[in-house]
Amino acid sequence: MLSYAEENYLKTIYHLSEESEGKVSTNSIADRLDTKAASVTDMIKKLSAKGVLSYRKYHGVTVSEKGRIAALKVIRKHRLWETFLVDKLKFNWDEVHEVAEELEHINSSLLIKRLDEFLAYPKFDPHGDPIPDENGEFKEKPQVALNLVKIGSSGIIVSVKDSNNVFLQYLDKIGVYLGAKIKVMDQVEFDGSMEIMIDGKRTVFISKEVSENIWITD
Amino acid sequence: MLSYAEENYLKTIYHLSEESEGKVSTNSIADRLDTKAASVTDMIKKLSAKGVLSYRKYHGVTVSEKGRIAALKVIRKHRLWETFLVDKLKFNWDEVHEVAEELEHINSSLLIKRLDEFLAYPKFDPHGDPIPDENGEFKEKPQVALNLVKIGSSGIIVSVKDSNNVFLQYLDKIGVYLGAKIKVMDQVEFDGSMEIMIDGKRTVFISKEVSENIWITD
DNA sequence: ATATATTTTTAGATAAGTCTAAATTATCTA
DNA sequence: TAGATAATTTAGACTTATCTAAAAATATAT
Repeated sequence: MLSYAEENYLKTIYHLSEESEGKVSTNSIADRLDTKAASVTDMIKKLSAKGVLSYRKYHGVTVSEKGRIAALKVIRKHRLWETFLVDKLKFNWDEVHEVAEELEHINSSLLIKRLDEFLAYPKFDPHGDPIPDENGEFKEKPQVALNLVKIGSSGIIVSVKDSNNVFLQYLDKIGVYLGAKIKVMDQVEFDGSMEIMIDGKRTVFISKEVSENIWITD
Repeated sequence: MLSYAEENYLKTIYHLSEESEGKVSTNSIADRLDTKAASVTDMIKKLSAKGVLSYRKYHGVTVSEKGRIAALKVIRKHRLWETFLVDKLKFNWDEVHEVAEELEHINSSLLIKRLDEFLAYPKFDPHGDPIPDENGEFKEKPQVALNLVKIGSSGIIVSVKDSNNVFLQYLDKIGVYLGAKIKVMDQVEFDGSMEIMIDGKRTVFISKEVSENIWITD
């Protein structure tokens, strides 16, 4: 049984280990959780004692199989709740993250089973991230970041990789949404910014930073 | 801003003050929360410092107006979630209490506003208890405990006053549910037990303890 | 009305989670 | 590869919420 704080650490460490393929450093965890390295050291000791992380002093942590299962349970809950908020309660995609951060810690397997059923077993959340099933299994849609796409090619937006309110509100403003058809019109070599056409209707310029966070069908 | 634990204390103290009309003793709070009197003393000091209780040493506490508002917010959330679980997720009425105890502490006014809307502004929860509106206002249905009803009279069950699983499962078993028509057939003076007819179909014997917790239209 | 019983509070301890400051280890660079 | 810099850990302190045991106040009963 993991506490609220332990679940948050584990989930974050799992995400970091997916991003960076391997060991996760104390400081990267502290940065992501907006806490201090000393607190992280304390917590990773506890989590490795519980068998969800493996830890070698001064060399960061990796997530164990047991930890992966536990992390995916929390992520499953988070993404199901986000889907509920958008599909049933008419939240915008930029309004769901904070609330889902709280809801993900509610402990009831019946609740999650029934919620999943109520939502008709969704496979992706409102940002296009896959929702693990009760066994922690899921599949990503084949996808590629927009900044890696050649000029002239097009695809459908299948996910956005940053759930920050400001980013999502910006996407709303320029008319980018999951399912939109994107064609890359031009890319500036100097700064990596690009011009894209949305749904064949309108073109907008986006920075490299933005294009890295928009992923389209491969 | 109240913490999780503070919200639980305040809600419980509010319920106790409603039951007993007035001052609430340290021990009654400890009993209800399954904690120790010393812990309660600590907490009521904190809560009176925050202005939600008024406290005189050795003489128990009363809930202030500010406290009443805060308590009713938690109760509103609890009862809306219970309604959601039963109406949308097909929980039985004996399965909702524990989960709602967790969900009631989720902090998002948008969430509660939208949940209320989604449930079509319910006025009563699955046990017949009234759901306060966003201003903390609500009205009880005119109702009376079954044990106080005269032999021969009848009414509709409008609420059950105990949310304990075992009690609710017992009611299921004998066919008692909110909205059922009850006629009091007989009452035994010796122990207060009674024979009731349910929906004009079937009669059952119930103890005084049970009849005190079933309330019908006045 | 006084002794006894009950209730409540205080004092001091514990656990979880966090912090700052200092010490230690690892990594980078010249 | 040695010294400087960066990352990490340790030590000690704080807060919240809890507990036990003892002290103090209130209530009860003869």
